[in-house]
Amino acid sequence: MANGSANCLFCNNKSVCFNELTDDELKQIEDNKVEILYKKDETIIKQGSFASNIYFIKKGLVKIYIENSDRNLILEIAGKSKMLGLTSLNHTKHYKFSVTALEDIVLCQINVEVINKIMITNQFFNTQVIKSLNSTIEKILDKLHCISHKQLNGRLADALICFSDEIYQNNKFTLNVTRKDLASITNMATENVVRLLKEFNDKKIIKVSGKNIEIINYSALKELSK
Amino acid sequence: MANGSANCLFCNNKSVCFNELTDDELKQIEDNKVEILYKKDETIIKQGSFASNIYFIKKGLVKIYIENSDRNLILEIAGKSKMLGLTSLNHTKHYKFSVTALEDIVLCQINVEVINKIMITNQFFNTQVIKSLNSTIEKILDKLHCISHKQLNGRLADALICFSDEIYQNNKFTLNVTRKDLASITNMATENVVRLLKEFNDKKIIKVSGKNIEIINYSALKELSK
DNA sequence: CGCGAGCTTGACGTTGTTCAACTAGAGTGG
DNA sequence: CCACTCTAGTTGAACAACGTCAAGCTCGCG
Repeated sequence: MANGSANCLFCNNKSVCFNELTDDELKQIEDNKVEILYKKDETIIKQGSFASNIYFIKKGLVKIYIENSDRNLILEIAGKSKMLGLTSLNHTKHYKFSVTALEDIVLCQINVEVINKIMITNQFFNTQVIKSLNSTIEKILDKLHCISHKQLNGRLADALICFSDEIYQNNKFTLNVTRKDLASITNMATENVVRLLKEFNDKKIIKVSGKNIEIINYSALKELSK
Repeated sequence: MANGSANCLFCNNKSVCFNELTDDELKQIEDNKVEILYKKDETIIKQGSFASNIYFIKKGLVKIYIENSDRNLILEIAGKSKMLGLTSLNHTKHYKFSVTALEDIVLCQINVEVINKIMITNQFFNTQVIKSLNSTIEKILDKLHCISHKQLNGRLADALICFSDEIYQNNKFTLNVTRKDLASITNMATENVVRLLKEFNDKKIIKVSGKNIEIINYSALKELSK
């Protein structure tokens, strides 16, 4: 299943970044990439290691997080079409975050030198990279705002809305993350995640059953998020 | 003092971004920029407004912050050589933050179209822009880490170290910001800033006298920052 | 069938915010 | 020049929010 010779030219999983590449540029990528399968819980990027590759997720969910001695902070749960590692372009030599598979993952690993090269030859690609960086900045700013201004229930509401709207795109979903992960996303104690989920459940805002969550009263969640 | 025809070619205040521009490219910038003087407390960028310009600070300190109904969050105190507005390149049409002058400011306002154009023609410039974006990401991540993992005294210690090491580059400085601003930097109540400054003062870690602050025991501050 | 990790619950203590009152200094107008 | 006002800064006490601790539960897996 995983192999390094999958043809980029006919890949229908391409990121919008790659849409306008010439056949020659796609060939360059193909020659400098491998497709890899990761199993659940495997580490894809380790914080602090040399940043020599860019990753493109073809299938599955990952968590992107900052490691810390006491506890981690999950920046984002990302899936299909996400590019990882752009934030190291031309800047730091080391990854500033870790990435772990939340389920079985298929991804393309591309050498950073090729990316740099194509950014020079292809203006559209270059623009897409900058867009991606700016979108990252916007996301982190939102997170910063959320964590610094909102209380526990608002933060958990935000997380649930994100799961429903963006990650699973369904008001009924089965979490790929533990309660502890939810705590790392919302920056609170695991116990508080449990208490609040129960509270939301009792108030008929959501329906919780283990990892299965259904959002019943979306507007109440939006209200909690303030 | 402020005028639009200052010559970019012979400007010795140039950001590293502009260092490798050709004479022709500098001429393009010159034709699409104005130099402006802002007085203390004037708004330079207003959150939500159209993002059609890039700003380059030639002189003076500004605060960059996210506005919020209840209270603001200061992202950075920036000064000479800082580029503002790059985070809107090719992405959002509106500024996601506000910028206000903390003292009298001289800056160059450059039309974003010229910046976009030069990013195509000059690879070095393009690389510098990406570096700048990535450095912004790193800064915000540090802030996120600080606010989410550290307690009040650690956060204030961080802020004081930043003022000493980066902003004023002197262990003795006169603050350009109010106590309330310090609170917006460290995400705490103004009262707590006052209490902690007093506590640090009593413990002979710093010496506070109104806006004048001297760092006496730097390593103790580093320790508090953990 | 038992072990262990993840989950759940309640009690309790700490941390940090809010409120209210007071002070000092800077600017304003008579 | 002196009241007056306004804002920034300061202080203490009460309170709420949140984290920690300890204990028990559940379920999957060997």
